[in-house]
Amino acid sequence: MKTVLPPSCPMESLLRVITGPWTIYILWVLSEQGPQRFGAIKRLVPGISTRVLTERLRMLEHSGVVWREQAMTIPPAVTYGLTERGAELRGVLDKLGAIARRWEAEGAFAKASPAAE
Amino acid sequence: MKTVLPPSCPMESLLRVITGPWTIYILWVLSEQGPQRFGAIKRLVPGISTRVLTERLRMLEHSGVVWREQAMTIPPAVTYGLTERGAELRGVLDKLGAIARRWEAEGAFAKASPAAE
DNA sequence: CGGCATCCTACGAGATACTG
DNA sequence: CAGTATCTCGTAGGATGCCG
Repeated sequence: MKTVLPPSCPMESLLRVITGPWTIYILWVLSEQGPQRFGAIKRLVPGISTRVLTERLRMLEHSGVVWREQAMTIPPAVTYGLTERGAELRGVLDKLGAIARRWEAEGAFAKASPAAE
Repeated sequence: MKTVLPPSCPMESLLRVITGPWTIYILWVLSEQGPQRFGAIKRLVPGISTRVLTERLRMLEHSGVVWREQAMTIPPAVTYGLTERGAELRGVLDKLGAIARRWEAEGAFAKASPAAE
């Protein structure tokens, strides 16, 4: 997604937060599996790169959706989890998910299969 | 937004639909101002290019969120409006918007003012 | 008026290697 | 283990010009 819109709408900001390609998966993992360590999240969200995972977690942390707990031990152990905001978000996302499932069943996202159809 | 995730989650698809930079503004316009013609939307969403507007409208139409009515007159007149799905979506988006406003008031999206803080 | 086709650019993100 | 730094590349998107 580009960065085009200056001041307008708080929804823009929110959508930006939850919209990155992997974001909802991260939230889903933290929501279903509970707080996880960095490496665990990385394993639970297969295919994501450390760079992006870090970036996403930072953004989520910055907007107060996840918390971050760093143990300053020598192999560092960092744990992430959902905050209240994260939980709040989850409620709406669940609703969105319900709609998404229904629409999908209705073929709303049929990708215009080139050959078939 | 990138195209990374293959089959997983219908939410991905939905988020893809509502997530493009201008999409929610388009939906907002159609929701608040009622059905509009192409040029009107373009005027009501300042800064959007025809390319992107067309693209977004196509996507929204394809997933059944907006309808499209084309009058085959000589200066063609094309009108777009929200479908039932669009209205349905609006309900959830309103909830999301409410959250967004509250979070913003709480400073969730404070862009890390480089100097301040 | 509506909307393609084209060109061009810039950011987002993958991969890899390195550090505390 | 948990990141950061760097490089590259793909693609979404802005601008423009043309056509029905």
